[in-house]
Amino acid sequence: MKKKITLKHIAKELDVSISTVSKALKNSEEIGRDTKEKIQAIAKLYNYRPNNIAISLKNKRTKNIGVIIPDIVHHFFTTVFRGIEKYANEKGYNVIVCVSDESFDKEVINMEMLANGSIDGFIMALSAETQMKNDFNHLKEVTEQGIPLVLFDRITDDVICDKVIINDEEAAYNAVKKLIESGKKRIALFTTENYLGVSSKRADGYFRALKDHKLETDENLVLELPFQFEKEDKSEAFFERYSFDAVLCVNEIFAIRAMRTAQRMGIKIPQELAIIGFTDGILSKLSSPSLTAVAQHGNRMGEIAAQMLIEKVESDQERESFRTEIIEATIIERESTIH
Amino acid sequence: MKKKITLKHIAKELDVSISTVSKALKNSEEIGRDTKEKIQAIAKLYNYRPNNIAISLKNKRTKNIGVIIPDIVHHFFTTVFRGIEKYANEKGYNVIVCVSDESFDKEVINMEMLANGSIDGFIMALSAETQMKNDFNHLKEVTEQGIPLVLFDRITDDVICDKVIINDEEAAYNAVKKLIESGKKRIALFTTENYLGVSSKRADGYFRALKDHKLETDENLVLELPFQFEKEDKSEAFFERYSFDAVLCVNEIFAIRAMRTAQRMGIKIPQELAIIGFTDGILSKLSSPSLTAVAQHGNRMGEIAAQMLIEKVESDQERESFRTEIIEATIIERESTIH
DNA sequence: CGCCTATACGAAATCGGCTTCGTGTCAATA
DNA sequence: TATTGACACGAAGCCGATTTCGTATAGGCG
Repeated sequence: MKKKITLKHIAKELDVSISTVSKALKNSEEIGRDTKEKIQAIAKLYNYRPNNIAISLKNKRTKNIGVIIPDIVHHFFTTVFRGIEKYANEKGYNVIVCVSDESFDKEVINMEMLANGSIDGFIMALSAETQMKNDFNHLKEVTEQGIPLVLFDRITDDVICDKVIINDEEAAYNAVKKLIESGKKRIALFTTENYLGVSSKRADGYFRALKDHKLETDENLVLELPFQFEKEDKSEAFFERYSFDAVLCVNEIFAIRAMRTAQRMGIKIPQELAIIGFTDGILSKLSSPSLTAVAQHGNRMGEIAAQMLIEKVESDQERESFRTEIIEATIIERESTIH
Repeated sequence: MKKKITLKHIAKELDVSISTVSKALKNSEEIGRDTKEKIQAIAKLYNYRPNNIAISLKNKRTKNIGVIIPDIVHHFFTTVFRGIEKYANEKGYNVIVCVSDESFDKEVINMEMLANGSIDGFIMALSAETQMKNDFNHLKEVTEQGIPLVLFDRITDDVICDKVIINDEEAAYNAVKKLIESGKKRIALFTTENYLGVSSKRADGYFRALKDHKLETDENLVLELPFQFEKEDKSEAFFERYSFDAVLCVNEIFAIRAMRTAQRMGIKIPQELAIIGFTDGILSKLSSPSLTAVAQHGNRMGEIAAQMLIEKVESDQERESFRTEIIEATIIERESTIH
């Protein structure tokens, strides 16, 4: 086993000092021509690479970014991560991922693990539990320590930092508008239990669109579904009890489940029921019929988040200015709506 | 902005030496009762945490694991990652993820970025390009440096290290057997272009099952599909040209695409065409009809990989013993097959 | 021949924490 | 009273690389 070699090894081998080796490898003018060449040759021979950890300690810069997300299996978060990783890598940064699993405690633990020097900054989306508890002290502590933080998608106004979101309210509005313009009159909303910021914004857009188009809003047409997969009893009963000709779903899974339930009950899509879901993932593309979806452009979101973070990390000036970048969601029309 | 405080700060504040502070915080017997209490109080007050980087440098242990996967958007890799992250986190390790994007060069660059002290060991699945080129020098260099490496799923015999795989050949065999037992006679195989180790093993199982059950093997019934999404011309033509009553797909996407094409052509599933796909992901669960799938148990795979790696990382003994763990794939029966 | 300066390199501090080895003080004991 | 030892703490080296500052040697010049 080849041991990892250090400046010290090279120095000893050539009987020069460590500083000379260090300078020679940086091609410093200070070092004589042939000494430099000898040192560089040996370094190459041994395939010398400086130790990242030592450099991190010296520079107080790790070139690592910490990403904390509620879930990695969800397509949206995956695409955001992809965007982050791509941009970060181009800039020479590595990405450390922690999954909070929608748990407040895990989120806190993960942040603490990383906040002690392991990373230069955080990119994160809040866990559901954190949003419920409304407790953001772990975030505040981190920002107070001067560690840059970028929140995306699941954000909060209580923490002052850079943010990236989509225009949820408007996107929902436009989706509903599109349904109305295609002739639909009774439009349902399938949403999560309401602590998630994004869901409530989407609901706002939904209601505003109905009002603007003089359609009555019926609280009965709003179905709150649990996070986890379950028997689809609840939604089946909902289909039986209420009549509606279109549905907006706050995520892809809900949309697919709505579609399956409708199909099982012999409802024709999109003629009898049009469906639009948030998140334009593989499910939407590959279901049959394929799903019209609100694309959140996770990749771009991730790239922008990474860009904002790295900008902050690399600027030594401490002017505290924060911005919120809003990404325009776009509707991808497919077979589940009439157009 | 609160500056990050160090042992030095505490030492100066209490007018003791750094070593005293260090020992006091570790509750060393060496330090007097009240000195200890004073130091611990101040440390708590300032919320002191030791700097991970400094500890890493000292211990030559980062408590970071490097994970390199070809793609994060694919469900299988996501679940493996989930398993790794979970186990690693429990053991106090962080996970640095790099995506090779199926590219040899990126894989090499990523490894080099991480191999200089940033991580204690690697877990990875080879990129398609690496498997094609059959060039594993970057892996060998890493293992020669004594950095533990665990390969999963996409492995190679050319590198000596720990490995985790599923019984691909057998799983394919069993899937085909199940199709045959349900009365199917002409079974097609949708596979990737053949450099990927796993695909060829699955093909082996497919052929062996046909032979064992005295069904003729028809090379025409094997369709090689490209990685990327494309117009589905190729498979549509395939459906028109050849007749078959079942298909085994080496991944989920191929299975869903096969199903969509069949549906568009009015073929009834599973009566006229039964489908089994590898990877039991969301697509399989939520398609309609739902897909019978070979579950690869990515989560367990990830957990086991992480366990093997951490075991190696933490054992100081250098007895070089490597093992290959085989995970039993299981078939999850759903609506796309008859049972 | 003596002085000055440029050249080429080395010593040492630093990053933050850990750890080994001293050492000064005080009390107990011979 | 002198010796021993326990106790409580400090000095310093180390991990690996960078960087500032200092200095020996050489040559050039008056």
